[in-house]
Amino acid sequence: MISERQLRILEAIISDFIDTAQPVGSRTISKKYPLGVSSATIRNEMADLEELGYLEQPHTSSGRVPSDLGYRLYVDSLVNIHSIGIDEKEIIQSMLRNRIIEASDLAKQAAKLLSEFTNLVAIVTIPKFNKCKLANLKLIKVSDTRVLLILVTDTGIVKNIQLAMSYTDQFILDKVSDTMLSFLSGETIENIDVRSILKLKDKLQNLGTFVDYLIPILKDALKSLNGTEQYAEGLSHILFIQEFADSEKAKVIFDFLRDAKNLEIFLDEVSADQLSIKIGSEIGIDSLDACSIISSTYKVDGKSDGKIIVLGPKRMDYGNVVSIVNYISNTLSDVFSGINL
Amino acid sequence: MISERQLRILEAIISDFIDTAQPVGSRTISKKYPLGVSSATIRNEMADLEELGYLEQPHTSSGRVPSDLGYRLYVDSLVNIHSIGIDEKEIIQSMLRNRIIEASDLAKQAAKLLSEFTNLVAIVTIPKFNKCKLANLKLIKVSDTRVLLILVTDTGIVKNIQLAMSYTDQFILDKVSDTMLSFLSGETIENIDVRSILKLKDKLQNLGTFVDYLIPILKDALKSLNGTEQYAEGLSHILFIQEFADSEKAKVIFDFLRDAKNLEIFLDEVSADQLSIKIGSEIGIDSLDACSIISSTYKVDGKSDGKIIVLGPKRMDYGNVVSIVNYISNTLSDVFSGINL
DNA sequence: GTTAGCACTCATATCTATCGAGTGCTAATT
DNA sequence: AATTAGCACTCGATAGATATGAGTGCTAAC
Repeated sequence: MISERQLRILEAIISDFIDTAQPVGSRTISKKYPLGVSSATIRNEMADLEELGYLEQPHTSSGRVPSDLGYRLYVDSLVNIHSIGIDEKEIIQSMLRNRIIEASDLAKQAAKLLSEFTNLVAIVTIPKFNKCKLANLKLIKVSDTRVLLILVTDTGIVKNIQLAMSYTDQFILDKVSDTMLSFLSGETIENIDVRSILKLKDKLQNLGTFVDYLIPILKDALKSLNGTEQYAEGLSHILFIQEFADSEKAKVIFDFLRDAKNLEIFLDEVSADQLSIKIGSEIGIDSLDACSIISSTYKVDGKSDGKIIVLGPKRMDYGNVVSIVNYISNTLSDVFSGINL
Repeated sequence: MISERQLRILEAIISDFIDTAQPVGSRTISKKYPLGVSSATIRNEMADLEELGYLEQPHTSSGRVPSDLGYRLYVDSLVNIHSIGIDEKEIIQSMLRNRIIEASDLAKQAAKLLSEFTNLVAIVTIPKFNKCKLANLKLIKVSDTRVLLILVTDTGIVKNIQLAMSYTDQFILDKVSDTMLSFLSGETIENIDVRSILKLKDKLQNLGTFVDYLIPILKDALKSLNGTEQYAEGLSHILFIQEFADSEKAKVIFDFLRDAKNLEIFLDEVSADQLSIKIGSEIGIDSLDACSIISSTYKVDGKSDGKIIVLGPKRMDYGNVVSIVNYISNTLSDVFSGINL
């Protein structure tokens, strides 16, 4: 078992390492932190902490560096998660509320904020749109061959879908969209299946051929709502992180994040817990062994959910990042759920 | 004056340097390129080319490197601009046509294509929307406090603008937007000023108070169409360019490109010619001394214009990049002008 | 005008010596 | 029994010293 003193020494070592990025020695600790013991004592404790697996030594005769296990202990019991400042809160609120209504813009903006506040890489996904309830709907003629389908959820999120149609007349489109809205309003989008679209035909018997033409197109369009969209911001921050200054290391991470397929696996991997922290090897992806991930999920009306991920070096300010992730996650939940004050 | 042989030697040197990124020596040239003269002769010519300012020597006793002037000569008279392949053309066509209709998505997609085909950084701006003619218009209720104004140009470009309104009823919104469309259709968007909006009041006298309320909101919204939007893609390519492998150099460029203000100056700086190539110091921006810029403008119906920029190391495949920029620029012109086949 | 030959230059790579931060262990101290 | 002072030892980092070799400029011969 680990003693109280060992715990305090471990905390000091990790804090110092997070500050300096240098392996920390016993003398540094005894001088910088008021533990009331000499460097020799600390040296002995450090040897024990290494044996317990909390510390590592890059090579004999250098200082110690936290192991993944060490970080884990630090994160679980030592880090204190203060709430973020009032200023930050105000900026986040003003950037995410009352400005944006298109779901993808909202996710993008959230990712941008996350990456700016943490100076790390941020990824935000959009909750699957099809669990939301339909509140408004319009078909808009864009050209002779194209129509825009605009869906609005009861939570005030807008989604644009393009339809390719060779038969477009705004007057008819208005009629069709009004009718559709009249019996689809309030329905969740995933429930808008072919059967419910077929009702269109009953209601608009005088437009039979047009409706026949429209139905398969609508079917396709609704299918496209099933994909998960993800937005990454702040990739370039990787460059500015000491750990990855050697551009070879940065490349490995870039290459990983660039491949959307990787990202998808990665997003599934990231647990669905309210908030999760994964450190180095815990992520289970070789190219990210030098990284930590802080992720959270946000809910829309308690149902469908989107994901928020911050990726950075293991040596990050966990307390700060966690508080930012939490705050943005909650704000997104509110915004997507339509709670606007 | 420069001799024919010097020209051929210069061409060989620059080609080789573009391939290898290494200062090239006289022996390399005499062996790799069938010029029919010995290394000693080439050595003499190289000394002359250096005196003329076309080559530079990083240090005595290393090979030669092209100077900005050398690149300029190369670009002006040596590089051959082949057209891009049929496959590339097909991809570009399929990605830019019949899929996207929102102006910003289009620009984003174009920038993505550019950066993928060139492996360089690409920036695309949207032509000022306000020179286009209005073809369709809708006001859509999104929530109790928000309305979406959707504008469609005669060229099939869509623009969403959000309005904050505390008085929203879809029935009234429909009436207002129909009326607006009836007398604004065909008008260029910059001509839709307050005066023309005021006509609304005449036509919708029974909705007087609502129109009074709406007018200042619309005014603000239309003002927001004046800004130039720009989309950059492929920033991370900087990392993979040998010249900037030293991450300090990459940072300088990143920092420059990250600042939107810089980018604006930069976009103005970039000439309005059909196609322009600027090499190193010709750009006139210290942080980009090691870069070249290939830029082009595309027109919408011959009037308002957007910009396309590719930024990379001076040592780039000019012929290839120019052909890609040209092709995407022309395609964008067509798409924004509504020529869809 | 061209080329072979050679001395010279200088960035890069390799080796060596030194330095010093930090350790582990032992013996003295509390 | 726990703590600490002291000291020999380790090993990466840094600085010089030396070697390498690609490439040049110049001269003299062809």
